[in-house]
Amino acid sequence: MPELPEVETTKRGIEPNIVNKTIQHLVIRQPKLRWPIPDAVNALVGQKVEGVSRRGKYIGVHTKAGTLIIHLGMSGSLYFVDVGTPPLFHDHVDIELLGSPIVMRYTDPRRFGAMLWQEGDWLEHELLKSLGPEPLTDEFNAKYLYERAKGRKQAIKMFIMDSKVVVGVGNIYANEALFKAGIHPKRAAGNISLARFEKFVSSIKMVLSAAIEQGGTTLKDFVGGDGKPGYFKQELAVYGRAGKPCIECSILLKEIRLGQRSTVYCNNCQA
DNA sequence: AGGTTCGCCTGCGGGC
DNA sequence: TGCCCGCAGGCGAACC
Repeated sequence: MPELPEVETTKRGIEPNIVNKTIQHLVIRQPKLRWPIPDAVNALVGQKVEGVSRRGKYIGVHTKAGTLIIHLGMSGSLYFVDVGTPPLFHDHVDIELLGSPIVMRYTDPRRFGAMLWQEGDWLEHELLKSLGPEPLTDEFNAKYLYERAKGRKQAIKMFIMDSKVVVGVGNIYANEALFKAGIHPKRAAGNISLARFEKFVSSIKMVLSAAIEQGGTTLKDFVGGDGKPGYFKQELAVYGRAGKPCIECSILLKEIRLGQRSTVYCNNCQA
């Protein structure tokens, strides 16, 4: 499932292949994604791509007419194929570029992803306008989290995965960052000291930026590949390791469900 | 308003 | 081998 590093890698991968290119044709084979793809996206045809950006796990493809907003959901990916390559069953959208021998293709088996349209400032889109800060900016810091968490009884893991608090911290990295910071996933968000938030914030920034850095090394295979950066080689200390020994203290890692999501932690190292 | 649960989907792994 | 079942998972919607 694409987490923020995968989305950033995808953004960097498609950018050089579509910026300054004119969209010649749009083929929508399956409009039923998480929401139906709006007819308005057809405004893309004839438009030149002026830039690509990312906000949280949303990718924006900007033109003068408006922005195509893409979310990869859990199983979506963008990749490039030669013009004329027959689509596979889950290849829902093709974006053909004028004078380009390759086509940008959106594939998404589970269709949890989305393709939306926004005119003007794309950040004003309903789904984007109340998102929290980007995790790798200075705006996301311990003081911000501490203030935001005041009085909240919600488990810290759920709190940090709330996109209104901060974007881009998905299940895998929430588990990893909590372990790195030594914070128990069920601890009430409002019951964490500023000092512990300092450690938590730097853990989050560390795991995310390390993953993005590694994602960059897969970019050379982006065109012609399946577009999936895949799981980064970054060693995961807890996620997917329930029942295995903690890498720090060797006691067996526990697994619980928190907000219906798999949560793995060390009962000894995290309090 | 804070907090929890639901549901969209398909692939995959376990059980038989 | 093949079938069935249950589950995973981002995240907005709906509910409490």
